[in-house]
Amino acid sequence: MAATVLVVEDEPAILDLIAYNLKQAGHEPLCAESAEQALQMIANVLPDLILLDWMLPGASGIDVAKRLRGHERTRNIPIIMLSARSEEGDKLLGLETGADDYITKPFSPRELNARIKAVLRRRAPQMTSDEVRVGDLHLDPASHRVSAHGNDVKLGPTEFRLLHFLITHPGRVHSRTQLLDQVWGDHVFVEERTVDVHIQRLRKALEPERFDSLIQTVRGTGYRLSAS
Amino acid sequence: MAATVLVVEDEPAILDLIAYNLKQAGHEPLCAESAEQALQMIANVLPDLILLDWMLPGASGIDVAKRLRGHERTRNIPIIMLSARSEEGDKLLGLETGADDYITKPFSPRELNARIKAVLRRRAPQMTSDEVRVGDLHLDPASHRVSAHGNDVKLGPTEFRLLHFLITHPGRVHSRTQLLDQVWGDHVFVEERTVDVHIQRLRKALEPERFDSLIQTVRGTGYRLSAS
DNA sequence: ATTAATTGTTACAAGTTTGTGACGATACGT
DNA sequence: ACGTATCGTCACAAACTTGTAACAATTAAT
Repeated sequence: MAATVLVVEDEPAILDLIAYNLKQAGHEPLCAESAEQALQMIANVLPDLILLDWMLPGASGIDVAKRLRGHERTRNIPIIMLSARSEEGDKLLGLETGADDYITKPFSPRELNARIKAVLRRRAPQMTSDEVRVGDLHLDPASHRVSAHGNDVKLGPTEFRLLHFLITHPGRVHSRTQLLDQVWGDHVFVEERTVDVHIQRLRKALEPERFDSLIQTVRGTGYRLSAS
Repeated sequence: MAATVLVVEDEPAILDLIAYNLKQAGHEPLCAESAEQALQMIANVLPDLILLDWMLPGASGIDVAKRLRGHERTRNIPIIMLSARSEEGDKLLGLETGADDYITKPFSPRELNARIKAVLRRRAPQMTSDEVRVGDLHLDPASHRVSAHGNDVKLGPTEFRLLHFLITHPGRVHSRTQLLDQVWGDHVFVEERTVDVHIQRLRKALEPERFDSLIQTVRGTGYRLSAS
């Protein structure tokens, strides 16, 4: 849910305010005070979302949006347009250019956060909704349940995601780094040995159902879920 | 899909035409020829949707819209604006006031029906009028009542909608965000923890009837109504 | 106009989950 | 057999999640 958000706004006071709110909401704000500066920053870091002021000195917000939509690398970054009430006539133009949402100033921090959340949610990849199984072990992402031989298996969130990933990628060996990226997320920094602990917790949870040997360790490499 | 639609339009010819088309499409039309009349009708019957003419004698359509958005009871009723001229300035103003869609006259019955269907689908995700039940727990959207083992269960409006959504989507885990979108509405901005509180109020209300464990907590994910 | 309901928000306690270091066990090459 | 690298397991503190009560604000009803 934490995201890198680029804020493009020429008024420093508003910029600071927004940046502060973003931090409070657990996001990582990047600040730019002009279109040029924004484009330059995007060249280096790809943000998850862009808050784009409509009125900017020099190139306007819509120019930036057009530019971003024109390049493959930046085409899919969600954009939320910021606009003063007097500029309402441009709303349609903004949405047509490819803005994902639109907020008129002044806006409350709560509204901003809600819209950010909504936009990110819309873009977020959905967890596959299909039930998966290995032998008599069922895992259903929709109901968030794991059952073996009819009995429910109680798993913590991380163990659930771990098992889900392993089941959907059976037979392949996954290094601890790969597992951290896939199950924890690329941006999370934890020790690699943490994977071992969760693998063990997963095994222990599956043990009563005789599924503890499902996950095999490949010495010096990582872990693998035995295909079948 | 059948809905009660309030049509506010000062020209009797157009009003009749729209009403006829609505009936043909299986809806229940209510007719008003002025803003005042419309508000009076809404005081008695809550329509599922309002078709609101832009130009009205006396108070205009936008006044009605503003008025409706100002009251809790009517805040969530979808509004489709009707306008004689395709003037973009008005269009923006209309959408800004909270209209859900906008049609310029003249329009074909097919276009009108399509927009009505779209708006209803968007706004009222699953509020069908069919009675639903889980075990011996009955919920009737039409009479807005819940009963268990023959006894009435008293629920507030929000708890009712929440239970209704859960019952119509059993077995699946719903994140707080999803519940806010589905039960509160996409456009409502409230804290996620609010969901917890209402879940708890719902459980407490169901407790006397031994249905309190119906709703399960899925730690780190959301809530789920146990299927059966 | 008062009263009662309903709703959103916050604070706090209780319970879970998670990351990490420690330490023993195990596998592997020599 | 020996030493070393790697892994399994445990305990524990910190962080997070959730249930619950209390409170304020709003809305409906009398």
